[in-house]
Amino acid sequence: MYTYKYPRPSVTVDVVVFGYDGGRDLKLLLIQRGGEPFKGQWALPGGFVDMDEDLEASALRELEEETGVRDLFVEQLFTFGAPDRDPRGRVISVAYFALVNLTAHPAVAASDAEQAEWYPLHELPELAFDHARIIEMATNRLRAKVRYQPIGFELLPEEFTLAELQALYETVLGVPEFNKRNFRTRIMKTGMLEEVGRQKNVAHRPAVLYRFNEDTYQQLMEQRDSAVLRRALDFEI
Amino acid sequence: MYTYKYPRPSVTVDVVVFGYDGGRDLKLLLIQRGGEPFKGQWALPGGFVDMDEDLEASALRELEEETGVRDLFVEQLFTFGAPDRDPRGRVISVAYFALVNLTAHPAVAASDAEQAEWYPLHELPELAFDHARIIEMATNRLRAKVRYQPIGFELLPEEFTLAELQALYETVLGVPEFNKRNFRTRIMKTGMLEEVGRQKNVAHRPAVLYRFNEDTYQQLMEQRDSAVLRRALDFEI
DNA sequence: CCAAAAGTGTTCATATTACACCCATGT
DNA sequence: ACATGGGTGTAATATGAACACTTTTGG
Repeated sequence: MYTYKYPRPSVTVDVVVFGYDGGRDLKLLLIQRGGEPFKGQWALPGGFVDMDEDLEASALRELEEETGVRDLFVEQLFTFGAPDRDPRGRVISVAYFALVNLTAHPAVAASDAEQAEWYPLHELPELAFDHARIIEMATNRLRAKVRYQPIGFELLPEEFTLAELQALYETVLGVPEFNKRNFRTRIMKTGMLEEVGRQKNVAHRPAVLYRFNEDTYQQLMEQRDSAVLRRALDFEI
Repeated sequence: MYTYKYPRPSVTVDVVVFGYDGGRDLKLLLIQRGGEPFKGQWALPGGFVDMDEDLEASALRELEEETGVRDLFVEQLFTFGAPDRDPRGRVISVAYFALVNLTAHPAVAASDAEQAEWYPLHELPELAFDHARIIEMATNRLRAKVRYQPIGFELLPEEFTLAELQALYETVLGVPEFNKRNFRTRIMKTGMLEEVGRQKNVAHRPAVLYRFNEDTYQQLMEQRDSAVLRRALDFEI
């Protein structure tokens, strides 16, 4: 038992993990709750923060414990603290935002009584707590982010074609299709792509395979102010 | 006394308030701590979250209690939770980011033993806790924000000239001076400015005074995706 | 009529858009 | 040889940077 002079809230972390597998929809990693409240309902992976643990570490730990997913890009999203957001009492949740290439992280090892599953972003089940709101905010963040930071590195496999990269952008932004010629010109101008080979055994002209040049990529990520980058990613919608 | 089955962290809010008075530097609102730890040192206004109080409400309450400043634009910045960031034990702090027109909020009513003061952003004193880091992050946010959202509404007086608006942008971005002609063209293209009169009694051609058209402004703020806006504010540096 | 700051016209270079076309492969 | 994507060339238009100029006020 722990005793304090003033009342204290509980603090949890929740993680919104976006996965991409090349399709026309992003996927979201959800778990089915094994205990009350909201037992049996779907929710974001997450849990209580340990007392000697950094917040981000806590998010990564809970994610791995509940879903087996690890080694991925995360950043803090927002802290949700409405007094009535959890029926158990005052619970403040620090939400994280994560991106992962689904084909490289397909296995979803559920812990305990909980199930974990990838849901298409446009076919989500009813969600526990205020998790629908958290997901909404994460989706907005993703769409805003995609305009000033190249996100492909996290969502695509090592090697990919320009058509795949374009499909990713179209999927994230939810737009029909933009001009191939112009997409290519803009992306190539950033210098972040490196040619690594060609497709094999396809019934058409084989596409050039690219990988992200990590150095250039990191540089571009740091200097968000880079005009090159903004101009390259700032697609009309 | 309050007793819990598991240990819980304390949760605080801290507010980074940027003020602008037309000068060549932004100002930051700081308080001098009246109690331990860091007694006598300067810190961000803030304090413990009440159990039945929303986080943002808590930030606004603490700000007003400690500095008298109220009625201002705030948004959540980041949550700081390193286990050792506070010598009193585990304290997680939700930081807020605020903008205010200094000439309209000059009075700084200090509560209790605490002093409150506006410091030029480039002449800050030594700060308590990890507040220097919080301020650094807030400054980065401001500079990023200014590129996709018009921030003048919060920082300038009701009526202002284009030269004043330009000086604000130059101050926030910390650049020497950009081309007057082009600045004007870009800003006017957004349609968010409304002519309201002219300067009086100046020893030169009187400048047109503008105010923000609230409707257009709100619309632009919502649709951050607006190409008009991005192009208008995306200044080269 | 001068100083000071406001405000405008215009040129030139570059970027963006849009559309049509050619290319390489497996069957 | 043809279907299927992959991958260019390029003209018309829009945008942006730069610079010099005109305007309006008070003293």
